Amino acid sequence: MKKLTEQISEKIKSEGLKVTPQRMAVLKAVYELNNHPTADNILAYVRKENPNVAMGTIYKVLDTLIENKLVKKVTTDNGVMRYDGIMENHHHLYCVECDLIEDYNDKELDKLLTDYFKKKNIKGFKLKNFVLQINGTFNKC
Amino acid sequence: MKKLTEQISEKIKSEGLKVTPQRMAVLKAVYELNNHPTADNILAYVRKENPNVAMGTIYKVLDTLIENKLVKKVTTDNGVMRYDGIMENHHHLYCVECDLIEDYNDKELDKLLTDYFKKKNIKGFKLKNFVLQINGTFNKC
DNA sequence: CTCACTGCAAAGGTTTTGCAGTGGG
DNA sequence: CCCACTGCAAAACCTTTGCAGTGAG
Repeated sequence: MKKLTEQISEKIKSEGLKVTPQRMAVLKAVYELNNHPTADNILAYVRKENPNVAMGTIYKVLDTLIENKLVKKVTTDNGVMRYDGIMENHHHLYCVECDLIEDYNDKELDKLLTDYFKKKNIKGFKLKNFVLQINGTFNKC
Repeated sequence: MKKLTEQISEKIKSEGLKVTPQRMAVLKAVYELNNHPTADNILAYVRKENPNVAMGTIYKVLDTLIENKLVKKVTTDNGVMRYDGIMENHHHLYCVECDLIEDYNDKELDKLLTDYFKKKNIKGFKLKNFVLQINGTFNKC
């Protein structure tokens, strides 16, 4: 079992990107803060080990990671962007009360939707992927 | 068949809101610009007939309309908020290329998902509603 | 007269950009 | 030595807020 940092550097390298401490740190932050952090959350996390990283750098690094499909953007109703390191298609539970986003995975649901779109062709539209936004409240709220 | 302006003023009144020219104009804009306009789009549209409306007013009016369930927010990947005047639950086709959002309605899909959630209880979570974000490209892009 | 609503301008927060500096290859 | 990457600061952008003014009831 490889260490996380090693896995991370391999992922970055595998996209043909230069492995830098900032990229390592940002991707590590996205993985470890695994609750769909904001850019600000990531900055704070990264600075714990690397105090002189700039906000601009976080955004630039996130952009390159997104371009290279190592990270995804997640939008929320309040307009603040959040980031997700899980690239497999999955759905999200949004808490209306506390802004928490939790992953939701269910094979049955995926099959249901995939089958639906397989037989249903949306005219004039080429489907790429879909995400179900499931809104509600967590009991703990 | 009633005129649109009349319908609009009735909707506003039915929520117990004072009917003002700005509210009329904003709600009319959302309905007529029916492609999920941004606040800016709405401002431009409203100003064609009502040149001295301020951006701040647009946002304030939108907020009250949202609170009173006459309008919904729609988020996009680029972080700019868009607004939707169709309150019935429905899904959205997002164009990755051109930022166009189109409504997508399908009874079968709704039934599929409603049935799914009826039998599947997500533990620790109280479901309110769900929206399917369907990403892809329109052929015209 | 009162109170909610508006217009304006300023502030706030998030994200982007420009540029000089730097460090690895 | 070069070039991509970084840090910093300023700018751009969208949205919210404060306040004085206004107008309908």
